[in-house]
Amino acid sequence: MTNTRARILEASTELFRRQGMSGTGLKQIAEVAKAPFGSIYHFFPGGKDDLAGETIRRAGREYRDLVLAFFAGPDDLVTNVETAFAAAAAVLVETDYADACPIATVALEVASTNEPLRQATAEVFTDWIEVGGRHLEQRGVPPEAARGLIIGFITSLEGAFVLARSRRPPYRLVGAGRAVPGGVGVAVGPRRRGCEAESGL
Amino acid sequence: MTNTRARILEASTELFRRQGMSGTGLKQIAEVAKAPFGSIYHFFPGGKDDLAGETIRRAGREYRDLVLAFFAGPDDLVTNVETAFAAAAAVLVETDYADACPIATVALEVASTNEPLRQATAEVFTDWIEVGGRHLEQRGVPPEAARGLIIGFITSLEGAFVLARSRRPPYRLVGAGRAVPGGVGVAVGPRRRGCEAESGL
DNA sequence: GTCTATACACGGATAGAC
DNA sequence: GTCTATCCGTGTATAGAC
Repeated sequence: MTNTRARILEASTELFRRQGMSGTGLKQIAEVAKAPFGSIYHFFPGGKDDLAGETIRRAGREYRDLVLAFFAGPDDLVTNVETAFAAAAAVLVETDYADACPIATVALEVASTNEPLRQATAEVFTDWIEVGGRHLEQRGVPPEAARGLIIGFITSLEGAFVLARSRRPPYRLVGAGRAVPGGVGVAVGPRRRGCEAESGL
Repeated sequence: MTNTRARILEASTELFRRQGMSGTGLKQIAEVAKAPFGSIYHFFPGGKDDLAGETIRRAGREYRDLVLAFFAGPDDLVTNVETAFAAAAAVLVETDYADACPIATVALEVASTNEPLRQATAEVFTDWIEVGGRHLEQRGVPPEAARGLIIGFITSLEGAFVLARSRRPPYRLVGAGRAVPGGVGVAVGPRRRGCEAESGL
């Protein structure tokens, strides 16, 4: 039997990702986590906001490692970026367009309503930019370009998730990755063209 | 005194945009709209979902017209796109990073939880793509390219909104527009470079 | 059509037995 | 540390006076 605290965080992560924070009740989290309701307040004395802060930070780290792992792939950078988008698209399809960015919905919900949690989401995005930028620099991209590219990558991914979760099949997620490898191509080497039509996603 | 129904829709639009749908109560909507609570059910017999559907469709049309108006500006397309991003950034700053896309938060909230409303958001995004694509075609962009460009434009805008509302000042919204006019430049004429540093936003 | 009062469920939070 | 019972506010929805 895994840790109760861990199960609670897994449940809140999954539910926040799919339903948002205000759309998810603590009772539902306890139910999904197969944990007694009181355990939530035992492990997260600050209540829902406490749990949400931890959820945002933990999910943010995990998703960063998951996505940035593609940047260390054996292929060239442009291919790596395309692979990352294709992988995100595959998860999306497998989960019926539910599992996209784990913090995006919450980030929009709290941006103007809950300052501590807004900061938590901001720290996650900033972390992605810093760590991702370092990855790109290690691949030979100049620092200033690396920062612009990783921001463009995250921007495209988040925007594509919004459209894809709403529109589903008509929208092709990989198409959104096109602008990013285009930019990578400019910074790193010759641009590859015609890479947007293949890939079933 | 304006129409009660109209005031209710204005209130729901503004509140959904800032807090999302599940974070907004009908009582709060009535309060902001300065309308009696019962009027909501008078004008929207289907309750919250009914009101939300109307809100999504109406806000979607208005925002489309607002944004696409920039595509008809007197300058070249690249400049027009940059101006659109700059205008969106200005509104964001003026409203303390609250007023971004009016349907994005709701779209993520309902994507996996409310199929009729998910479809309403999907229809809005599809409408933006179709109408926006036609605008670009009128400016001389070939049909296939126009579709890719307008999707890229919306994707970048939505992604930039997520990052900007969360991170605030550190993030420069106009930077996100770079990839889009880059693509426009490829499709339409010579690329302009070095356009990402100016503009205070 | 306008507005108030209220029903009923569910939200977050807490107390306290075990 | 686990689990149940319960408090109280708020949420959606409805009834019905005016």
